[in-house]
Amino acid sequence: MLLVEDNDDLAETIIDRLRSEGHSVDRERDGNEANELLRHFKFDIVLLDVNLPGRSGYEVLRSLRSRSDDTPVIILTARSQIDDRVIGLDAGADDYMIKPVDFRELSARCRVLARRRAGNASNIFTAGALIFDRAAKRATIHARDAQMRAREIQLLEIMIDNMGRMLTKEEVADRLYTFEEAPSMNAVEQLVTRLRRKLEGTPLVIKTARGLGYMAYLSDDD
Amino acid sequence: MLLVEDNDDLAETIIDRLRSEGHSVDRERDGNEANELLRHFKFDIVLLDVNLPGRSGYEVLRSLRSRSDDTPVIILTARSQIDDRVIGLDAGADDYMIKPVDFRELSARCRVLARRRAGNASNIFTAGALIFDRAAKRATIHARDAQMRAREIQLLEIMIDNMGRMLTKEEVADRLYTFEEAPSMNAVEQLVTRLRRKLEGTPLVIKTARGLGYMAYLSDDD
DNA sequence: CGAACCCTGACGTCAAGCTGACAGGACGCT
DNA sequence: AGCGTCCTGTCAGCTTGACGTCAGGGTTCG
Repeated sequence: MLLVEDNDDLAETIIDRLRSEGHSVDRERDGNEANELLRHFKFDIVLLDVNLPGRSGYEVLRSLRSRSDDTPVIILTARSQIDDRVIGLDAGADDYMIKPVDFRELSARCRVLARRRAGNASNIFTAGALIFDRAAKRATIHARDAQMRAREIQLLEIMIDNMGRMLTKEEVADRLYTFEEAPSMNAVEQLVTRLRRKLEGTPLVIKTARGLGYMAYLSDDD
Repeated sequence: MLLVEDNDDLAETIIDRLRSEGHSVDRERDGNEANELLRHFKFDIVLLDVNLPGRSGYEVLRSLRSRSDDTPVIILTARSQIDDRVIGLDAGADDYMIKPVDFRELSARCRVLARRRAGNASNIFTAGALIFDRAAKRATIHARDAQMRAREIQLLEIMIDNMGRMLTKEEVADRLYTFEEAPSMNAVEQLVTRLRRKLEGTPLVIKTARGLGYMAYLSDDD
């Protein structure tokens, strides 16, 4: 998630809260920076304050939508600017919240958006004999359940989401584990080994590049 | 990059992390030492803790800027010292991060800074058949993966960032290796050879000027 | 023509990564 | 609670490939 908010106290509180719910939250203060970040990184949800240094939340939002980026955006607006919500929704916001923020409401809305998004995005990934159903968290090979473990499913999803891109072991670990868990890098290697074994007979391959990381791609031969 | 941080645990974690992402990181514990180092050596990015033995990160930063050195600096500050942030930004920091540090955030910000510094709007470099994706650490030639090794990627990035500019072998080595590593200059030559081979059929050429160094440029003929 | 400089094929080294074995702990089922 | 099962992280030993070193030859100067 990305939080764009220039008030530090509020930002910290929200971040603490969301992190404690298991979200991974990035934060930006400045409208221009946020815009830049959004041009180069993908987030699941964006929480966007309206009043920002640099450029306003609306401008950031418009710019985002003009790139036909459909990342869910929740506008945060002060009570005094309540009419702005219309503008916000016009500009393509998915939801809005009035400050001071009720956290339970916030996390509820995040959940709704996350679910809606999960419903919209094509949930099924297919590659040769492999079928991966994100929603059901289930992988099928040659129409038989691949019997993947929770961690293997997680890794598979990560690799599919980043096909053709290099992921360092650390990036993978970040997505698999919380900060407190932080197991050894060997755990990732072990996991890759196990997943690879289950992916045999499938065009999906996880390649390792020494010193760089892992990359998933589709092999030509089948 | 230079990391100035007195907490050994945190420092090690950050260094491991950044190195594994292909950065070359030096580390300093003491404010005065750091200041000395910064007066004599140039870094691409400086990560600067505020609380330091010797002199504070704030003073180091002030001193740096007073020499009109515009090296990007990211301030690392503890949550309890959040007021330092304002001071730090006033003194010319380019960004700040609150400990404990989120690594994805850190590397994202480093990338943003590096990009801004290079005056490069995009993370993607294109030249004829060559496509280089900085974030993915991946080079593609004629739509096929160029199979570059970690070091080759590093060198390629360095040469692209400094296209049209002469780099001595020493400058290249400084960016590739830490002080402790410091291999022979021959390693650089060898690396250049290997990269050149992989860049064949590409307009990007690394020219050597005897006694001066290397320079990357785009050849006219295709 | 000599000397400094650079290129590059061959090679060895060493760390990164792989994997079989094991163990702790979570979870479910009485 | 007590017990068994299975998941998954750790460890250790091994394999492999990336990359630095070496040495011999080429190139460009004065």
